Amino acid sequence: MPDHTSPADTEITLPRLLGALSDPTRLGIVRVLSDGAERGWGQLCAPVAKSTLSHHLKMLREAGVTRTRQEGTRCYVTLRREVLDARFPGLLPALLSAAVADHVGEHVTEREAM
Amino acid sequence: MPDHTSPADTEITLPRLLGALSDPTRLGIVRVLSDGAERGWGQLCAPVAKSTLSHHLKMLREAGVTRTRQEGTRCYVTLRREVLDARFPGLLPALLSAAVADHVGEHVTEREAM
DNA sequence: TCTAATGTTCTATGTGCAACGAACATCGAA
DNA sequence: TTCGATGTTCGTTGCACATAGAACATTAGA
Repeated sequence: MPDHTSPADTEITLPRLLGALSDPTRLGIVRVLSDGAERGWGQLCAPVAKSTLSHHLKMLREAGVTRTRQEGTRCYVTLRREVLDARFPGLLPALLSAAVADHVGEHVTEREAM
Repeated sequence: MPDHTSPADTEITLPRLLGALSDPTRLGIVRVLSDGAERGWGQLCAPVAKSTLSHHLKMLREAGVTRTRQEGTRCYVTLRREVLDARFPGLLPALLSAAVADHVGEHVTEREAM
């Protein structure tokens, strides 16, 4: 039973957040999640080994960027938009716009759920 | 003759920028420089060894965050606000607000010039 | 109950970075 | 020219991370 706890809202620190988002693959994951909808682990399609993807999702979760929900053997990930917007107003939209404009994270795509 | 070249505007990448700003001391330096005015190297007062401060300024410079001008043996640093604002609209203001609200980088202060 | 699917964790490797002190290079001033 | 100030670079240390493969745990299904 893995510990999928996300930090409390006030425990999200700016340096940690920025560190989590300084990786292109993680920025790509955030881009996929940016519409607010939940995605299954398996829907996240990145050109890395699954152990590496698991690592990235852990980084994002522990930095407070995402929330992970477990259901059976499957995991579902969402962006913690409300929390991030409340704590760092304007930051996430600016980051997403910048990532899109700069083609950062485009190697992470979404696979259709089956 | 150290190479104080900053990257061309288009060579500034988002991941590198975020990596540069994921360190509290470097965020503090950016905060001090945030009014746009130039500061002398010696005016930047951070609780680290001078070799470490030099390292941080190099990171910021190579990520495209700052520009360093040399005059004799002295160096002067400025924030590249125009370039950053043009390339990543809204990002820098959001980051600065977040840093201020979160008390990140307050250990970096400004010493009076003599 | 056996099997396949789903993620996590473990182990290992290479890389990069924050930190320091010491040595160095450069330039201005005496 | 000698000295002091100013930063940079070098050598080192310790730690964190990106990456992969292999082993593992858990659960759904057959």
